[in-house]
Amino acid sequence: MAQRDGAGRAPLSRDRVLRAAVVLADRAGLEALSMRSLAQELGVVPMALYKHVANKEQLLDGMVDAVVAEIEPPADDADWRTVVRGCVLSARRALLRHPWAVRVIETRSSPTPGVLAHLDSVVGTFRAGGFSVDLTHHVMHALGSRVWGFTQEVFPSPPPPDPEARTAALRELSGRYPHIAEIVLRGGGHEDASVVGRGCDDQFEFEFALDLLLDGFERLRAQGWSSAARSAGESRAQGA
Amino acid sequence: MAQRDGAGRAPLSRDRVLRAAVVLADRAGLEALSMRSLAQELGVVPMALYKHVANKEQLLDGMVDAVVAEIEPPADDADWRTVVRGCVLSARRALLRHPWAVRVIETRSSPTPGVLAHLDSVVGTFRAGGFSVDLTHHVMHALGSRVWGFTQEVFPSPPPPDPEARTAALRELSGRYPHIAEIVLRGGGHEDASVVGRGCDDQFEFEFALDLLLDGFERLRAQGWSSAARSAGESRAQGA
DNA sequence: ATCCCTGGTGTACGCCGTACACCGATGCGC
DNA sequence: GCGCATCGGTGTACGGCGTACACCAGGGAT
Repeated sequence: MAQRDGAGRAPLSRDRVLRAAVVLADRAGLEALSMRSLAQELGVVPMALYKHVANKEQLLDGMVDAVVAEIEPPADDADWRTVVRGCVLSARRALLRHPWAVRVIETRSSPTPGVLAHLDSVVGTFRAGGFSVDLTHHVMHALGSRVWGFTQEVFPSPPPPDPEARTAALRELSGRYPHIAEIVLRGGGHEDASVVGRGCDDQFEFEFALDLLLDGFERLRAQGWSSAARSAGESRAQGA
Repeated sequence: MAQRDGAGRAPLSRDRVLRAAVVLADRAGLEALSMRSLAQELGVVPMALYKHVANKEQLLDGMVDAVVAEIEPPADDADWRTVVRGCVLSARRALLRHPWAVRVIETRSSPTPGVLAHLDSVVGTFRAGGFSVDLTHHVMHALGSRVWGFTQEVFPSPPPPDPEARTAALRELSGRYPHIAEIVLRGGGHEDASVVGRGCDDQFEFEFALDLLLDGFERLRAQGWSSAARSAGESRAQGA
């Protein structure tokens, strides 16, 4: 805005563009974020942005990763429950700071690298806490089928049909996100997983989470739970 | 498409517009649904639609309610758990038939009447099953913080500041959705609810659901749960 | 016969994302 | 020092969007 017009403007960069986009969405809302408004914000002509992001979708991808990067990494020195709880609440705080983010995340057709990295670290925490690959898998779905808003599928819907391309994709996956790969490649679990990386039984995952909650509800009901005590699990006490 | 052009076209109506919109979104995807494409589908000029829906947002509202209307009403003759389970799974089936619907629901700024009616009937089931108003409230949040995608706030964010308008809104609410009203007006619960209908402590609701899940996870882990058995809760057995 | 009301039409505006041609500066091989 | 490619910003233009607004055909009430 107040910068000298003409030559004196700081040079654009993918990073500057992304940051400005996040700020603009925070301030004016997602619907006010257009390539044109963002360009104006940066004192630049709309088409200039396309030298730094391929298109608006990629801009949104970048914004998601910028938000996800704000999630504090797990502190590895506590039990799994404390660590996971901290991770989830940190994610929640990040998403509350950028209320547009969950909507954007949910419209991504496949998860961004930042999201994958975050999920991977949570998976790693469960594994280190003594969860089997199998249970970790379902538990991630239970958290994801909507406590978070993200999870769903790691592969952009179906994995590549070409077997060569698939093994390449898998190798890449296990290099970058070892814990996620472990789940994708799990030996046991769904006995019908004839094809490796075939995705999973969505209906099962949904009912798994649902029944977990229903079990919890019944327990609370049976013991006459009341929020006055402000303690959610029978054995948990939480501050605030 | 194939209908006689000119006079012989069946007359439009809000219902026909909504139905055509749902069909078009099912077939071509949400991003292919525009007022123009929908009008073409109906063999009509775009502006004709505006005689039946106020604008595109209201069109989307109507589509949501059309989908929600497909959810089977609870069968009242079973225990709460069976009924709720049936409701949620029926909702899920409806949403799977119309994959665009959850995205649309999540962009509504306040819940549509159909959504409210559905929630109200689920709340009623919990209440009839012996859940306190208080516990029902939290339990709905736990289900809603994201097992479903909807819930959040009943009032369009803050209730009207004018006290007269607010009591009118509340009277309307308890007439139409008595069970929801009961929760909004609950006496106990959050002791800081100095203003009636003030909304609720979102952070508390989130942690409530989170800890419920974490408790469940821990139980499963401790007992060496494996999906081979295909039974999610310790005490539940479910078909297929 | 008149009038108005309902519902479909036509035109037009301002926004959007972005393809494409262009152009000034910068840096590099000669 | 010079030609030239490369990179980052520009300007114009196109097709699509939602929708405001003026218009009009036909039918029912008066």
